[in-house]
Amino acid sequence: MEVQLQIKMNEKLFLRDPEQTELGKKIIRHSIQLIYKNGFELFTFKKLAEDIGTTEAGIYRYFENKHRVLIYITAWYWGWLQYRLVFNTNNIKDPAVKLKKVIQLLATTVVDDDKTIHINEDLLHQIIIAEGSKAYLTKHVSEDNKEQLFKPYKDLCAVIADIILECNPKYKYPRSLASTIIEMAHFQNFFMHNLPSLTDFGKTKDEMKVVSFLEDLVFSSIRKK
Amino acid sequence: MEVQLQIKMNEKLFLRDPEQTELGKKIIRHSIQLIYKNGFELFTFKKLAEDIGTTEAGIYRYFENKHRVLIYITAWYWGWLQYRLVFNTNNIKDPAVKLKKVIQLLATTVVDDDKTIHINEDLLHQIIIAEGSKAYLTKHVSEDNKEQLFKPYKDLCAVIADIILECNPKYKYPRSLASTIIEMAHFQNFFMHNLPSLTDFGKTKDEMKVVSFLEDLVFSSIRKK
DNA sequence: TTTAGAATGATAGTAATACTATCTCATAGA
DNA sequence: TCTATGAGATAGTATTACTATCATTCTAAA
Repeated sequence: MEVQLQIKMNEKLFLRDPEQTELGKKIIRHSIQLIYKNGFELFTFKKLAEDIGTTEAGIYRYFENKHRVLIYITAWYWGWLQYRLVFNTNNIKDPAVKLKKVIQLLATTVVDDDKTIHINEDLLHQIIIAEGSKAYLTKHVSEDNKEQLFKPYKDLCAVIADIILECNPKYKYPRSLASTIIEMAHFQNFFMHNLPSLTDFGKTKDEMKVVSFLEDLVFSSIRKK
Repeated sequence: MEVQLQIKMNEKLFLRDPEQTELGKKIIRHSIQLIYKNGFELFTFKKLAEDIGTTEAGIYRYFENKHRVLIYITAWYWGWLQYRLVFNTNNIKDPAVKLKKVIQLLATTVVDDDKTIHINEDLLHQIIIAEGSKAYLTKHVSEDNKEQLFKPYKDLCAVIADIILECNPKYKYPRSLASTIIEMAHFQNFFMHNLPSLTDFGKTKDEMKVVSFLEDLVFSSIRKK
């Protein structure tokens, strides 16, 4: 049986739903490839249109601007990650084991998921590491936030915070620790590869060490004192 | 006696040293104001020139592009922070007290320093919070890094890592913990004000709570086990 | 079978951005 | 007095970030 995974996206993210048409799916697929290749700053709708074989105007029918595309694909990623997280921790009783699974899912390389043909999760993971925070580091975060554009990120954070509280109901900073885990899973990876002296993993560039660091950090903090 | 503070900057950051001329100092002062006001994306040399009362071409004599300006002011900030850190922990013997001072300096509001007339440290601090990571989150990090553009950040990280090791010489991740403290001091502040549900401080918006969170995180981790 | 409407393609145009080039002028130091 | 340096003024280009319009194709309902 063939299972197809669909992540339900906030309709305010787009002008026309890219999941509903061939062109729309191409826009997502090629956006991921182009942002991965050139970085978000050099990513333009002109280049994207040429890449796909359509016109700039065609892209603008789906997305207001390139920043919305970035929010779209990051939101998709957080939604997908939460699905994987719930799926993978489904029958785990021990919250500490769950939390370790969370850290591992966040901090290690993603394998392309066949259930989503038009999205390459591996490239997407790399984009989240290098460009993810640009989705919200803008002057218009608050307005974007009012439109619920960051809901998938916040939901994921809430899920992780709940697991933290399961481990220790008295821990005082579950949400901040959750957002710290998420951000550091990506930043330590970025630093390790690009600014290695900001980490202790520069020599080996081994993502399992990021996992170890995060586990040490998290479990030291939430251990009952 | 009047003391003037000068931070020595990497010469590769600029085409002409902005500290050496009146126009140069104006470029720095007004860049900080404009980036603070409009955000880095909407900051252009045209607007900057109009603000100062000079021409675009005049700005280009000092900086290759606006991204270099961002790296310049962030580098300046890290240099200044390290000076403050060393100054403020100068005669503290206990490394744990030192580390608390570090966290406080990183995570609390900056008061404008009279020793640097042309730089408003308070605005600069806000810029670091919202735009700081854009300095290195680019496709050309590695080349920029080879030119040592991020040295002040890395030096600061090394200083903090050393204090961590003073607290516990056996702690395995001093550099990663140091970069985590630096990044989270800023991200938790940003989240608290803009995406409050990612933190536990959304209600009060009290920076002292960020300090408490970071202290708890750090001292749990490095405590000898 | 016709037909409306939705999606796409093709083309054009504009304002702003991110630069580069050149020429002049003031002035400060040798 | 000469000369280098900093700065002002002006012009110009390629690219970016859009908006508008009109023609075409394809499909799903009447």
